[in-house]
Amino acid sequence: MDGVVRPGRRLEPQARRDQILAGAVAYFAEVGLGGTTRDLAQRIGITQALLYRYFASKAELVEAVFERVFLDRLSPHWNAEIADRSRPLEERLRHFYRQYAAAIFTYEWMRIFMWAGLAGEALNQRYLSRVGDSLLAQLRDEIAAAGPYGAPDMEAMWALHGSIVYLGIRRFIYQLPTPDDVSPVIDESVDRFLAGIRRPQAG
Amino acid sequence: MDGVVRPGRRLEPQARRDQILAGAVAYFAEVGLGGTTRDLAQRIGITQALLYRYFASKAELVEAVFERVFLDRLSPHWNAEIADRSRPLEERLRHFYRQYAAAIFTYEWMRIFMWAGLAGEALNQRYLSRVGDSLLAQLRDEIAAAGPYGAPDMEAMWALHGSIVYLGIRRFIYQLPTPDDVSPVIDESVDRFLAGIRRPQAG
DNA sequence: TCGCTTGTTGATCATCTGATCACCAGAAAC
DNA sequence: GTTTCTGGTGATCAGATGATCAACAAGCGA
Repeated sequence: MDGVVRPGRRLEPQARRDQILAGAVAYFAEVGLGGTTRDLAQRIGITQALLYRYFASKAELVEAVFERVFLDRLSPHWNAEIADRSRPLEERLRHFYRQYAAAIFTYEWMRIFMWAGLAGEALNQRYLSRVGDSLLAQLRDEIAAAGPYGAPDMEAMWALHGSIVYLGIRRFIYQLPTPDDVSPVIDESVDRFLAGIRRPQAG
Repeated sequence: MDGVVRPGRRLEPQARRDQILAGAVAYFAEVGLGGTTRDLAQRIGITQALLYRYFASKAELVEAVFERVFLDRLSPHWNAEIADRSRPLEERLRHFYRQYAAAIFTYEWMRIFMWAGLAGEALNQRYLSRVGDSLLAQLRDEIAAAGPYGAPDMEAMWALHGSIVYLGIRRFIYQLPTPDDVSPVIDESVDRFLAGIRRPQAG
């Protein structure tokens, strides 16, 4: 029992702030950004007033939640790994999407991202623009350069992306049963995609 | 100007109820089910109290919104069309997903479905279970029976489904730019999927 | 043990929100 | 024009919610 402390227990400001933020991420992921400060405080095991010693307003707390959830979600290594032509394209694609899924297939990320998207948060659009302009565009270029495949357009890349992300949506948003291990499913989606754009073996 | 009436204007109960329901669908799609009855009433151009002449509570209004949005979204004809083996499989698949997209790619449906999903509504799960158990399973069987394709498992079918639905998610949830005409994009996703599971031409 | 610092609390405020009700007024019937 | 029915309104209530603040007490230093 780590997060549970008896009432009145004094914590170092940094520790308390972290505790609140972690609790807020879990709470808002579950009930949405419209969740109340009282419910959140009760779940953490502190009084509602204490929240306001560490965050000036609920909006600021939500902002901190976004920052923690969105920050460093896209690994800077991915671009280099995608472009590493010493490895077969198929392996790079599979590897990327296994990594990507490992990064975003969490209850907190998936749901807060979706809540924020519905709320019209600009962060979502910026994040997805980066996914498209940087990662997917690069994947497309690597596929085109690999030889045996016809050059896919961006909509094809988004379709591949969607086929994989939708697995996380089914699991964490709609809470439907999905395979415990997503790796083979992801590999098969990637393989099917590549097979689907393979050039006919003429000449 | 149809929906705009001057204050105090009397409407037939059915017309007023329809007006409120239509307004509620549009309003809740935009701001979520947590939207207030006052804002909704103001948008419709009536007083908040009037809502309660037609709906006993906000929960009942939301229920009516669900009913209107969810009802008859899955056409009963689709199953027969999918199974109509007098037409080529490829054409049936393309046709189905063009129809399906036409049915669900609306601002109201996409967003209310997602709000409801995040809120844990059982309707979503029932709807998606039907999509999987009835439509996707049948599509899978038809593909397997068609001959030139390897039998896809249900995860493969969900991947195809996701690759197409994600287009609507990008447009209506994240409000990112997407092609105006989705038909060619859908056709290409279907074609790519089938090409991806085509048996090697041996013997 | 005492005193000080400051993390924490309970009470409270203003506002928002769902819901109710007495009363008003549009329009059809005569 | 008058009456009658009922759709519509403004006022209001109770509870919820974000935010504030004076007072309390945990824990450290002397």
